[in-house]
Amino acid sequence: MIDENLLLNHGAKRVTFSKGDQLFREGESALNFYQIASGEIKMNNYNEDGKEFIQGIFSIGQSFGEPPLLANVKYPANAEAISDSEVFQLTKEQFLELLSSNPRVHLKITETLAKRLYYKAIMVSEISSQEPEHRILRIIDYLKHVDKVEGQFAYRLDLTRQQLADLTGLRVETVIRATKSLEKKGELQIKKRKVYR
Amino acid sequence: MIDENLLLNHGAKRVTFSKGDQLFREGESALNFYQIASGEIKMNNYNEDGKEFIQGIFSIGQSFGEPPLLANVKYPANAEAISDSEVFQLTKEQFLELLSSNPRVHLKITETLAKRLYYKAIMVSEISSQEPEHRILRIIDYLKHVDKVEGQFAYRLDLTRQQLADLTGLRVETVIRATKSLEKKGELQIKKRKVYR
DNA sequence: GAGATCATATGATTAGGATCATAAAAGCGG
DNA sequence: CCGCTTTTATGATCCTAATCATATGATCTC
Repeated sequence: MIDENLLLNHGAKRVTFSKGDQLFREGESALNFYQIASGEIKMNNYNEDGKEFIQGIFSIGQSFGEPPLLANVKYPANAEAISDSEVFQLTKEQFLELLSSNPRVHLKITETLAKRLYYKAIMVSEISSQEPEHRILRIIDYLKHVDKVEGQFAYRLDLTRQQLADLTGLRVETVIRATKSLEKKGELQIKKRKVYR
Repeated sequence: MIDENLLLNHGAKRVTFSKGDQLFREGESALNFYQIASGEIKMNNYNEDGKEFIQGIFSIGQSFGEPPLLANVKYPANAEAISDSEVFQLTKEQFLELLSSNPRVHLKITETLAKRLYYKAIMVSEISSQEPEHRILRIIDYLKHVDKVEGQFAYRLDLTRQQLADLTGLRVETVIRATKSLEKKGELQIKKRKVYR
């Protein structure tokens, strides 16, 4: 997370998006840096038969879409507002200028990328080879970890079964059955349809 | 890739590994930065029933294992020498010192992470939802792209079917059948058992 | 060149998640 | 509160990759 004033000093614009709006699409060139001021943004892909895969969900203070900006490649996914959102937007030039004049911030960004890479490394190995229950537990544990929640069943998962399915590459029905089975095994709790871990 | 002299000036050691040696293991703390002087290193996971998943294969000039170093987390995978290899090794402190005194190099590393993130984003979405043939084509295309090969069937894939399986999370038999089917469809060629794309 | 090891190949069977169908509960807008 | 949409739930069936078994073709070593 980059300090708001620093962003504004480097020419950041505040841009608002309504729920459902797309900020950019898969295959487009990366032109801007984004950091969320309010709301939630997801990055996702749709495969040929319309099935969604969610790469990640980002909320206040988090930035997203930097990799293509830094690596000079096209966006590998779409960005879509999950709720009405406001974001700080910098052009690529402004962003690179900010990085070069603030080594501290640059290192912070590098760390952020490193963390995301760590997460993706885990997800890709989990998704590739494990059973549904495994995948689901792992992603929940990751989200719990990100939200810095400690203690058994202290973390309330704020995702629908469908979103959980889209994050793990499974089907809703499979997620529903798997979460129930996990509850039976004591791995998680379901109260008022919400999953606790 | 960081200049060899720069690495040595910052106290890099040359360390040799024999084929099959492990440089580090999943779950260990990240202590060093590594860049390959010669040979090939793979990063992999083994799931509970021993099935391997290859996160990536790195060769001369490439670095690996930086994310945990920068993100202060444990290694998400093992590193193992595919062939006899020599690597430059820097301690974490030396590496961070190098970055802070060489913004150019720092930006280069950031770009490298960004590229890898891009690749993982593609792989995770592909693996999550696509059929075997899709997965295989995508990873071959990626490798071809990395090696900067252009032209139909100009790229010779230097992986065994088993390695291809471990990279995509499939089984050998499935990979064998899928590559044959892809050959029949004209998507790739198989000559002397080697895959060309 | 014989034997051993590794990689590719192929058929038969199984298993588990996807798919399809339908329903009921919860949340929401007017 | 009522109708409408979204989300969760559950059973039945299908399909395809995993699994198991076995064979053959390369490559390597002594």
